[in-house]
Amino acid sequence: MSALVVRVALPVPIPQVFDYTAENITPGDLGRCVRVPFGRGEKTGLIVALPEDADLPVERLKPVIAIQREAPALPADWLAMVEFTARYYQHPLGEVVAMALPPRLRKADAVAGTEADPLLEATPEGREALHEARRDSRALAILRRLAEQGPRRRSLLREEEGAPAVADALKRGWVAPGAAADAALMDGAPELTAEQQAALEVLSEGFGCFRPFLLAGVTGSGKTEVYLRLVQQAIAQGRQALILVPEIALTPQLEGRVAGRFPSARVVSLHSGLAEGARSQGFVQAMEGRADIVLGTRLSVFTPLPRLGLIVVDEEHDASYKQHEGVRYNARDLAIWRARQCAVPIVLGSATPSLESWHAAETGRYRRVELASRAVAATLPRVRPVDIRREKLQHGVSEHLLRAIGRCLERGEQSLVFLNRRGYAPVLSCPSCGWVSRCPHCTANMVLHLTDRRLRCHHCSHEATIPLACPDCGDQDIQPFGRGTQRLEETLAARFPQARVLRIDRDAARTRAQWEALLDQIGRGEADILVGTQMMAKGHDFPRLTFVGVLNADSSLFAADFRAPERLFQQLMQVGGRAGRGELPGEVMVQTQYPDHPLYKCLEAHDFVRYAALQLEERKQARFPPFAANALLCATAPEVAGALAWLAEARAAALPLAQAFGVQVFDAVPMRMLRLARRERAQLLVEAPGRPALQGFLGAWSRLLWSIRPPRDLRWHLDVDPAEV
DNA sequence: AGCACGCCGACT
DNA sequence: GTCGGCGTGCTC
Repeated sequence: MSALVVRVALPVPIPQVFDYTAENITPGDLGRCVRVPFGRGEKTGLIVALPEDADLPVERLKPVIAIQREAPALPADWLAMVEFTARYYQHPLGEVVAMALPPRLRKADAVAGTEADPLLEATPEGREALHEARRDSRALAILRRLAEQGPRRRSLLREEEGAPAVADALKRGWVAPGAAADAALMDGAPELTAEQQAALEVLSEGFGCFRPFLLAGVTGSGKTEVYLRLVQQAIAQGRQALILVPEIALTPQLEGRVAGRFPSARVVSLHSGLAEGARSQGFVQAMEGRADIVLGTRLSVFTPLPRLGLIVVDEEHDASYKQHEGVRYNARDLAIWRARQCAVPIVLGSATPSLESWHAAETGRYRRVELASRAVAATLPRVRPVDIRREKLQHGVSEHLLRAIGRCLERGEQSLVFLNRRGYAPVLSCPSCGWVSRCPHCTANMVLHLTDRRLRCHHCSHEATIPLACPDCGDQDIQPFGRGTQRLEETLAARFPQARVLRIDRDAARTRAQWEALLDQIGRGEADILVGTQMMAKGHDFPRLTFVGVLNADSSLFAADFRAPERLFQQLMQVGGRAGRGELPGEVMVQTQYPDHPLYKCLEAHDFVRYAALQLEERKQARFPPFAANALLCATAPEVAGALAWLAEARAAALPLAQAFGVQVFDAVPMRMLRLARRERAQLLVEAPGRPALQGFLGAWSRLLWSIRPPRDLRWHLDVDPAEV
């Protein structure tokens, strides 16, 4: 019996791992959770290495308290992935592990609570009952479904028929767990179009090796159908498929579609709305190879998958793949790393790919596969800018747009007016003294919300009552300025009193249930005019929606962030894609002061390729990504001076390194939105010719950064490949 | 991040 | 005389 060394990653914000001694260690303990003494107390960490020698003299090591051997150990490839993430994003390993691992998994009860999802089939008694029953019941409906559609997973059946009915059928002995079935079995798959078929053939050549594909398919071209066929092929080979989707309520729709399509497959769905227990359970099922498909938002890129055979990243351009706090990882980029690590194909799908991915396809690093025609409707919507310099606006809406909505109403079809700004008005202001409703904690205005009669800061959630008179001069004539979705809703309701106007924004769809209820309402045709924010832009099909109007698009056109136009173009393409997805043709109008701007010209022509080329040329000239790699060092303090002073020190430490790695370290500057939640912020940009140079530099620099003693009240972090600069 | 130790102001 | 302020330093 010998004492050995284990290296443990602990959830502490220090870029270090800690060595302990332990008895009877086997190689199988690598990747296990472990309870250790730490400082005065105890902590739970993960064994990330079994080194020959400790960094410290062995006599200074403490022994571990207990190793969690009940739960399965995290596999080596998973450890390699979190280690890569920690290194690439310059974040302490223990914190990356703590983020990637469901909290329950660290305790023993998680594994015990793991429940299987049996494949249910009708028993002989059940089949008999189906023939002899006199009165219909929910349990009989289950039997009919099983008779018609074959065995299915309990979770799917619960979804379709309700959990009580399933429990009833099980209790009566009418259904029972059946023999193993082919998980790749597909139910209700539509015929593929010739184009989809061709795409599928190209993509399936990738199986068994690392092959990145960019599936560029216009909205409505049926990308999802292609993913599902690929997933089927992966499952048929006995492999697992990982499908990443953006962080939106898109999941329930796709979740239902996937589960319904593969009634025998074990589908695990992971998203932020999930309870801790369910998340742990899904994680363990995937890790033990008992799940065939994992479908989830960015965090699920960290799901261990021993039989991984395929990764799909849907809407790969979507900004929600990038985490904006804590470990600032990009799940799309990590997915690519993982695909290479596991030697599996990865399909990045989008109608409007990110310029990074598009460039990778242009230069041959990714293989591009196109779906150019719509699978459902024959034509793309007609898009045109409405020149608001030449038009009288009524409460911000042009007569052109209003008439189009009117025509839509007459035809009994739905229209959507898109305005990316919630609330009634973005600011309340006093015309006589110039007072504006500023947030006391942020460099931002408090937004007027009339529905609940509050002023609210959209950045820090600070709330206040609406003053009756100007707090500065007492003038009672304070006015809302500008327009948000609530005011637009009011305007449209006044103009079209006969129409049912429905607002869909984060205020109206606060919970998942509210959001789904709204979607149902729209689907049932219980709304004529929809008023929505960017929530509405994303992948939902409304067959009766034929007109989309866009307000206030210009604000992103000349924004300081170089990615703003890219996002605007993507958003407008997406929102335009909402129009006319059924049998009915669609129309899109964009209100603008710059109808001749190339962005709108490309949009009119549905020409993503030309827009991408224009943008990439601009990025090349300006040395922006993908022609450079960036990182931001951000600091916050009660006063901006403190943040700037620390950043200046950090910059001084960087300069000798910068030269060696060929990177440029710019001066520290206060952030555009200086104050956020009572703290002032500043940042410093690092620009490198490429990722290797950036990584080399950051590795050396961050060691120095940790050694600069920051003042007590200062916090800093590095953001590698930031979404906004 | 916690949680100690460590030296200087207003209190039972 | 001590309770407690948060500055500095460490955690295998």
